[in-house]
Amino acid sequence: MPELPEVEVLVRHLAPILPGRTVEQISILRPKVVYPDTPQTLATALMGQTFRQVRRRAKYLLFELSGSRQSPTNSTLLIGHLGMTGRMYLQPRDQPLPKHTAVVLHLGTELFLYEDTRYFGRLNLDVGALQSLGPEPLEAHFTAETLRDSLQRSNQAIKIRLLDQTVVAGMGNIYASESLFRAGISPRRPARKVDLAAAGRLVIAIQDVLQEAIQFGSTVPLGFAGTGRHNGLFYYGQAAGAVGDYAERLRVYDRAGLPCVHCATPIRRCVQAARSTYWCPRCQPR
DNA sequence: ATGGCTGTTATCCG
DNA sequence: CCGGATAACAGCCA
Repeated sequence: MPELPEVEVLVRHLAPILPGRTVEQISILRPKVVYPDTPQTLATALMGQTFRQVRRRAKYLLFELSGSRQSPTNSTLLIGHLGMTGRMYLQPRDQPLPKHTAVVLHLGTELFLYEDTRYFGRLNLDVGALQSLGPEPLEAHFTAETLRDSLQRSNQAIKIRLLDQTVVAGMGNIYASESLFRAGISPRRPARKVDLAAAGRLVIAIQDVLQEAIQFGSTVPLGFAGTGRHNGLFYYGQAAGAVGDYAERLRVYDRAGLPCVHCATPIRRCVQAARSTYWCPRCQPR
């Protein structure tokens, strides 16, 4: 479920309920998800530690834990990434574990579960991945100038550049197409041809798209039941009580051949860097 | 039923 | 250095 908005919604869900809980036992069912840590080092680092804070950076979840006396010298940063299909949530201790459970943190009467059908995600202590992240798109330092500067020396298509986490931290495949549509920029335009004015429109479009997705996600009850495209929580969710259909909020993504919501021209699909891109050839000229 | 597709990213190769 | 291809894995869909 993971682009920046989905991670943000999850962080907001966990931030009020995780702090204060203490790790009493750890089960690592899929060792690859803790790489480059080993199950032993991760277990040793977390055992007896208490959750203090939950934050987000790009698509990463940051869990701060510390010993019972909350001394800063005794603190641990646990880092999570959901990959393509990861989920993290609390469940009662006596309920059966889902099929693709990767890690379980035992927290008294509840379990903190990391479940991931494709096992592309991570839960570990490796801060290395955070080092090369670019600007947070929803913060003030993400401006037309900074975006243009990071695009200026590349011949690559703008859509591909947007997926680079050093350019926009947290951007993903769906919202890259959506942002370009709202900014009226073709995904195939060479990055170096995005001038300051276009970069400015793109900054606004990115912020609007991400904020709206966060807002919508906040209205969806976090029920985590079901799998697949039509039951998944965030992308195509029709979760009980959800306000509206998520797919309706996407103006171009997965809409190949359907009429553009602005001009009725059929939406096109192409493949860039092995990822699907969707755009309106009329509203998004090169 | 087989092949193509999927929200991510690390790594390899030219 | 840059950019494209591939791999990691499981499931859904035509």
